[in-house]
Amino acid sequence: MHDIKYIRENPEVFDAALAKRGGESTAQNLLALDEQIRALKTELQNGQARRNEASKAIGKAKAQGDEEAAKALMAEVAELKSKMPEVEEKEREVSGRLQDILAALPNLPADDVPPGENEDDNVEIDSWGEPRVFDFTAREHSDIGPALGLDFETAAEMSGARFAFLRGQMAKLQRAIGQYMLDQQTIENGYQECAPPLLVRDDAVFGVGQLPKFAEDMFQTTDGRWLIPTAEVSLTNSVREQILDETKLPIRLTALTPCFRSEAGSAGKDTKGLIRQHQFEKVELVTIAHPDHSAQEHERMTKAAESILRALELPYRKMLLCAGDMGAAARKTFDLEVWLPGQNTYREISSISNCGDFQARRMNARFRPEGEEKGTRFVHTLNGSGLAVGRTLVAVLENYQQADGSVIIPSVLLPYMGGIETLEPA
RNA sequence: GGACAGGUGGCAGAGUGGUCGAAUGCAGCGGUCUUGAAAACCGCCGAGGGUGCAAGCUCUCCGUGGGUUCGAAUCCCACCCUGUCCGCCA
Repeated sequence: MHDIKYIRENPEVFDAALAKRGGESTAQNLLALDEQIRALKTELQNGQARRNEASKAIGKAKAQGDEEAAKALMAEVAELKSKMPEVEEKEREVSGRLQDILAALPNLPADDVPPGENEDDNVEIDSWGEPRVFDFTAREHSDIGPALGLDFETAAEMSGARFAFLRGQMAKLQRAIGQYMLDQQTIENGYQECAPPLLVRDDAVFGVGQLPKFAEDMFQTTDGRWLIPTAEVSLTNSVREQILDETKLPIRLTALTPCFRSEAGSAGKDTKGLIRQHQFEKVELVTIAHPDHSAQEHERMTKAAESILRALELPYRKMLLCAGDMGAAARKTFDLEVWLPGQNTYREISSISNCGDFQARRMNARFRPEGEEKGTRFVHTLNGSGLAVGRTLVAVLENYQQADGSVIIPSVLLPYMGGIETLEPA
């Protein structure tokens, strides 16, 4: 959500920033509405001021027993009130229009975000690890998996496409990955473990910017709630409508939850394997930050996500997303892409975004600055995957596969595997 | 799902038709006192908006949305939420 005051003062900057993401120039439209609203407000408020004044006078006149003066004033108020509803209605209508437009606009990209339209314009800024050299042809996880307990047919029978049924050692490995990540993020990286709701209301989804524009990517329950597409929704909304003490910042939260996505628009993409599922697990990181420190929190959170890949010894590269490839709420995003030898390519496994005050405005999440500064300020919100569990499972299967179809368990996961050191094909 | 009780400022908690944006307490901020701190005392202290160079003036907000009234935190209706008890249930 954008600040109309900011647009009023920086219309060119606003348009230029939106243009970077492919948006059309719109500041003049918004400001025309804004001007109209303010004129209507002033008119309305003058009427209200006079009404209030007269009502007080009526009270006084009645107290003094001056019925005639009271009657005259009441007639004036009645006259005034016959005109006010029209102005009021008009003001509400135009304000609503402006709000709807503002609510649908994406965040402005940060200055250091490269221009560009799609993923081809993303910039690699770092990479880690050497892709392993295989002395056999590396297979995709969807080829290796079935013999190890990754069962797509059974899931399809009961749920349709884009679901998986994990059995035995495969299910255990997924759990091990999730547990390990959660332990890392809580014990090593200082995030507080949370177990949030998976079903949320409209307001919560609007708060992170997923509504009103992206309803078709989510599942909705019969009573109108939404299944979270990511724990970002639940964790970020934990501070909605609050005025926090500055000393509480930053608030670092993490949760291991299932995520549900309908992804109506992605038909035909990644139909094979675990890469794109309607249901998957993810360890999410969220930070509620002081505006002055969100950029450094962004770096810190990215490192927290990277620490998992390094511990698992999975090669990856770090991408700075171009303006056109970012999510609507983000002002700057890093993607971590893990090396998948079976597919011979890097695939996104984590996306870490600084949303600035974009979500905070929508949620009305503020803090009270220390000292003499008056009023409140909006917090900054950040979120990132730390990491997506399903895709990590894919990466482990493909990177640790052996010629005989078995998969070696990365050493950091061994404590979670109950003695299993390799997944053996059935 | 049923019955009852509630939703008021950062928190606690008064307020049942008119000087109420709202007592009081806590927290916070400024000051007096003190070598310093504590205590005590004094003062300030809700959010958002309009207008104005500014001082200021003014509007809206007491869960949300409607309604009654010259005037609503206070009365009426609907909805949402919380608590307690009952029922059901992992």
